[in-house]
Amino acid sequence: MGTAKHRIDRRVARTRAALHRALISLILEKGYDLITVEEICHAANVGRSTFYLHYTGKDDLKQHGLDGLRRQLAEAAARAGRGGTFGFSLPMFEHARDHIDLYRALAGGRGGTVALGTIRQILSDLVRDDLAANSGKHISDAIPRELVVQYVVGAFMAALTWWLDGGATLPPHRIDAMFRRLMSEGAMQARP
Amino acid sequence: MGTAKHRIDRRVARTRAALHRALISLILEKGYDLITVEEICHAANVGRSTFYLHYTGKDDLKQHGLDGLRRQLAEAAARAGRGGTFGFSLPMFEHARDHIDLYRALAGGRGGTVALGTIRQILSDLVRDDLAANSGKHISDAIPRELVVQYVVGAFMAALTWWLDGGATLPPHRIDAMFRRLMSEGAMQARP
DNA sequence: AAGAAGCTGAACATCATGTCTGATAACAGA
DNA sequence: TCTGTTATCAGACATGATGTTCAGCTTCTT
Repeated sequence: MGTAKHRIDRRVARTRAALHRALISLILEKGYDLITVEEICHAANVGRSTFYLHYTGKDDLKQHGLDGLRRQLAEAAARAGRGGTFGFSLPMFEHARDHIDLYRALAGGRGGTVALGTIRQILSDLVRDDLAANSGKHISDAIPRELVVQYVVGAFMAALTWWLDGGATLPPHRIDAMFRRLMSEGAMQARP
Repeated sequence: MGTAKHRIDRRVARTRAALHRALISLILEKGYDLITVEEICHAANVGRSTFYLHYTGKDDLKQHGLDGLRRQLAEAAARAGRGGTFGFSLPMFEHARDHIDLYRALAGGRGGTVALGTIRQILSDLVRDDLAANSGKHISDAIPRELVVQYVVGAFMAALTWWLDGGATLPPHRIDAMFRRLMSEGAMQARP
């Protein structure tokens, strides 16, 4: 039952893709809040009435875009099984580098906090599983596991954002090495 | 020159206070984005035209509220000189406990990311100074100082948010102890 | 080639925004 | 307490974005 409807009409695919592209480009240009549906349609060369045939509004369009990102991240995460504890970080940095403008729109300075919540949630699930799998090897007394999860994800998001806002000039493996060093040695302890 | 204008008219003070209170209460109720100026005025029992005599719009009202928060945090930070490296954390947790509903509106689940940017910026300045003061005692090779700043602040904000969303039941000194332990020992290293 | 499905532009009602008015009420200072 | 000043108010108005509808046209699929 319910297999994917025979296929997706080319016109539909083109329209939706154009709208998503327009949204990302506009976010980079002026920030999410100031964007209007009319502007999105103009940038995408799509009739305004057509927009409402696909999405209920600006937020709905954004949400569908985030669902796509979620799928991508889930795949990247699946490929990230290896890498030991907190092995998620390197694949995430690499994924960000491969979709740099998307990330800069969603998590960078201009894009503001459009997608940070979504990314944070995905990563939280990832880290939570990671900690559960390697449970014996970590802090277990007094510090709730969920706090550790949030701590790790918060620190990672900060590192990711810093990297993106700096132009992502460092190669992924370098920023990842720094992040992992901070994670393992602590921020105040480590000395040359 | 330019001393504080003789005084602030009581009516002005009352109106502005009422508007700020209404905004916070509405944020907790339905989230910042869905709030309308008219709703704020109704909740505050203030004429809509009066609103525009004081603020240019919803964002302006929010911004002035954040300026107030900024002042409070600056004071708390000044009192936080003691406490060794990263001594900012305990005063911040205590300040959050003392203004719990404000924080839950600005940084908690329902309030979303309304003020996270502002708080993050204030803390970043604080931590940056802290690191500069104790420069010799910390990581200096290979890891840019600004990355450390963002890492620390990101981790702290995550801990703060987790604490708030959990109802802030733990006393400040307990959550602070956990945070500092994660900071000093690292999240993957520390074992019982 | 024909029918189905998507796209379009235009018109429309609705709502929030921001500005302005003249009248009323509350204030500060003497 | 009295007086001049200043804030507040309700209401009207123009504007711009939203979301819906429709009839006609274009582009897909088979």
